[in-house]
Amino acid sequence: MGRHSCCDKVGVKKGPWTPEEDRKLFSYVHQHGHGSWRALPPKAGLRRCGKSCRLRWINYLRPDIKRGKFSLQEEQTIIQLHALLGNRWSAIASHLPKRTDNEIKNHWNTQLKKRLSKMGIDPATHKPMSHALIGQPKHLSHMAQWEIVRLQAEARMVRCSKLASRAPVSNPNCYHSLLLTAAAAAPPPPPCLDILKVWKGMTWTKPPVVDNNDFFAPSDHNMLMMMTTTTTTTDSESAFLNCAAGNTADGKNSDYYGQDDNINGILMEHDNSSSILQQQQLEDRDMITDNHPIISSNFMMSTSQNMVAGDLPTSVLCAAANDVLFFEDNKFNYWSDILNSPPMDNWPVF
DNA sequence: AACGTAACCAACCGCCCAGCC
DNA sequence: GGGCTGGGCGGTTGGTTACGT
Repeated sequence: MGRHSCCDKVGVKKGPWTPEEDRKLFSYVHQHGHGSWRALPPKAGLRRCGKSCRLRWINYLRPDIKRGKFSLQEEQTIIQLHALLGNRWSAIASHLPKRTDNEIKNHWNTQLKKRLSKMGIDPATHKPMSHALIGQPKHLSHMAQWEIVRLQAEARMVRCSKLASRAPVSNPNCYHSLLLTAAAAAPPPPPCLDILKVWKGMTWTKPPVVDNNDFFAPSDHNMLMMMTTTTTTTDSESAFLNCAAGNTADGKNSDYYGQDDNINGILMEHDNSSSILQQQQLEDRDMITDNHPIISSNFMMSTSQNMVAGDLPTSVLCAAANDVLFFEDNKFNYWSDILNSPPMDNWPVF
């Protein structure tokens, strides 16, 4: 009832964080843990409210944050999970290792939402808008055409990985069949009730409505080459490593920290002994996911399978089941369309 | 080169909820 | 049981950068 924000106090600083503030916060949390966020600022020598400190730590300073461009697999996961969970960014973020809910939310609002809209898909419902352009590719914008082609290729990757996970037989139509075999050889995830599992197991019945002749049609290989050129992430996207190296994809942040050797020093000296096992697991995962897009797709799915079941309320699972019914009935679901698109044999070479 | 616009993203705001007293 | 508090979350804002004219 008219409660004042914790940041309303006189003398509490707002606005962008300075490198010095970052350094103070990082060293304090690193040494003592955050404890009570409200009590932290005076102890750490900061004139910030606890909430601001918490946010800064969670969204920026935390050691296990990955920054830089989102990979195809990450974008796909976001879209899929958003279709099921809506704007529950923290829930979505829990399935994307090293990504914060804020970053995912920003990425959705600035990029993914627009892409879906351009394709005539309502980003809120993930269903075609009434004025959808799907099925009328001649009238689609250039960008929309590219986006559809990109998603189709992406979907083929998923489809290939699904096939590989069912039977460890190389599929000559898929890129990097050896990787698929490797993916299939990986230990299966433990059985669980999972919306993504439901998603994966959906029976797609809708034939493609897209007139392939109207589209650019690069080969899978070339498409993948193009996509990896434009959206691939690297092993060195950890914010801290990048800050130290000054070579992040996010030039702004790199420059920012590059101005403060103290920060870089702290980052490099960061003793991760307390979380070394977890860190190693994350790095091992990156070794796989960043280098092998198809394995990555499988990995993300199986990772999600391991993580989702425990924290989803029944209502969400019910909603997921309803979504399944919708997908089964709806002839114009965009993922269905994409996943069912036949391989194009007239892809131009770039 | 200067200006205007778009895109991006860090940070804030306010609400909600669980836990504590 | 009810009020208070801390923490978490989603929505929004505003500053900065990139791009176009």
